[in-house]
Amino acid sequence: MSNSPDPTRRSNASRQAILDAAAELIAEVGFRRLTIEAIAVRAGVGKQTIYRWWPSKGAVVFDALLALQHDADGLRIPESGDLGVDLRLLLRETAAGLVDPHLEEPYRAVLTEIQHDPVLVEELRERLLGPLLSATRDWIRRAQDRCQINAATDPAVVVDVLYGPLFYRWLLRTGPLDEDYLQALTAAVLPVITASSGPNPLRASVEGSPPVVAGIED
Amino acid sequence: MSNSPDPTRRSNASRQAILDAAAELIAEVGFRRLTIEAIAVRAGVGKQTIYRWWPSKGAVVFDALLALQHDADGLRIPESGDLGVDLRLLLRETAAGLVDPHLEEPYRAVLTEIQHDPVLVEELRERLLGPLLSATRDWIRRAQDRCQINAATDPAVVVDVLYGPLFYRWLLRTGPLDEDYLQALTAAVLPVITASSGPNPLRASVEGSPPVVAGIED
DNA sequence: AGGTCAAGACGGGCCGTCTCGTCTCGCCTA
DNA sequence: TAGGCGAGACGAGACGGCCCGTCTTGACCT
Repeated sequence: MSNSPDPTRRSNASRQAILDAAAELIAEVGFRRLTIEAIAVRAGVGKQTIYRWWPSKGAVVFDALLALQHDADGLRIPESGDLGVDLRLLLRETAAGLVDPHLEEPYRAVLTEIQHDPVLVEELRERLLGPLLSATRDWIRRAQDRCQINAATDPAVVVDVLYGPLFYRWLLRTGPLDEDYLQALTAAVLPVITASSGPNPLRASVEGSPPVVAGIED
Repeated sequence: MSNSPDPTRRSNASRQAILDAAAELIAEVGFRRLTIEAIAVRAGVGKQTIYRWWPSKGAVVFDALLALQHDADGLRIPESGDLGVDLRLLLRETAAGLVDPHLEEPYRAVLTEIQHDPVLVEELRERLLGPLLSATRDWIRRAQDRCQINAATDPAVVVDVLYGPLFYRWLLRTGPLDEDYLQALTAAVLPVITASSGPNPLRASVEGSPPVVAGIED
């Protein structure tokens, strides 16, 4: 009847071996041909140990992805004060993650899986997207306070305008995310978000006015 | 050694039955649980007839999607001359397709599959994305000719800025594509597009900022 | 003693291929 | 013009194989 296992007795060695094996295998054969059985064998682990702690193959890969990118860095948003410079750095850093040889496949796998797996959606929302997006929104709000971004625009919408084009091109595979593109994109997006001409309204004047379209809550 | 079947002898009735069955089943059980066998049974068709004409489950769904949306409409881009009105209509029509009960699942399935299936990428590029994007680029060029969109920006980049935020929100499931959002997005994006309105003090401070083309502003 | 562990057996579902007999064509000959 | 012939697509479904997710066993570790 004990439906949920006891986390305090969990073998950390097995957990790490599973994540490592998953990361290796997805790089070797891709997500489609990745199997739980292969992960278990590679990790020297019983299948049950995987099924005990993860609800799906996608969840394993998601944890493997988190471990990988946590090794790499930890989400820092540049803030020099020069919006053009900061924006270019932000987009470049984001794009770098999307095309990183170790990260690209897991990223695609996770974004693929959330299209059909509501549980994973919530996982992604809380542990990856949430922190990232709320940090980005804070960054945007500070730029709005400096009157560098139109204060009348909902930060959540600005986020979409910033990241959207990048992910669109990457997911639909309509073109490369090279330096030229990032340059052109920065130049195109900058005026969109830049505070429009004339005096900018103080943030106080719009505080709480734009009903934020329900999204990820921070 | 005859590797490829003869298209002239293909049964159109079977083809249509397969596409219909695929469309029905994906709506009933989703793409993950959709099987070739089930499609064959529902369509009253031998499995071999499916494998003979389609290379993968994703390809079947892609054709079913094309049939569905061809029934619905045929990509018309509004062009009243008023950029704000046209833009809002374009975004609204695009969003309508993404949330249409009959189309959403197939759309997600196809965009999911292209992450792992190079053959389907090419198929999508040629038969869905290609026509759509080239039509959009033409629309953008005409607006640039009317000095309504900054002529210095690559139309392909403008496409990304227009469609990107929409797809980003839809694929990452960070919020609904409701009327409020489309309104806010249009308001945020329009300024780019519009070749710069009056003087913007910030723009001078940004190195490499886009050359401003004097435009017609409302 | 109770719970996790590695190892692997187990039934089941779907894969992609194949085999079978039928049906529809286009072609050849009388 | 009629009739026979071969090629190939067709419906149906058998087949081996892979992987699924569960279950069993005995060792190990608190």
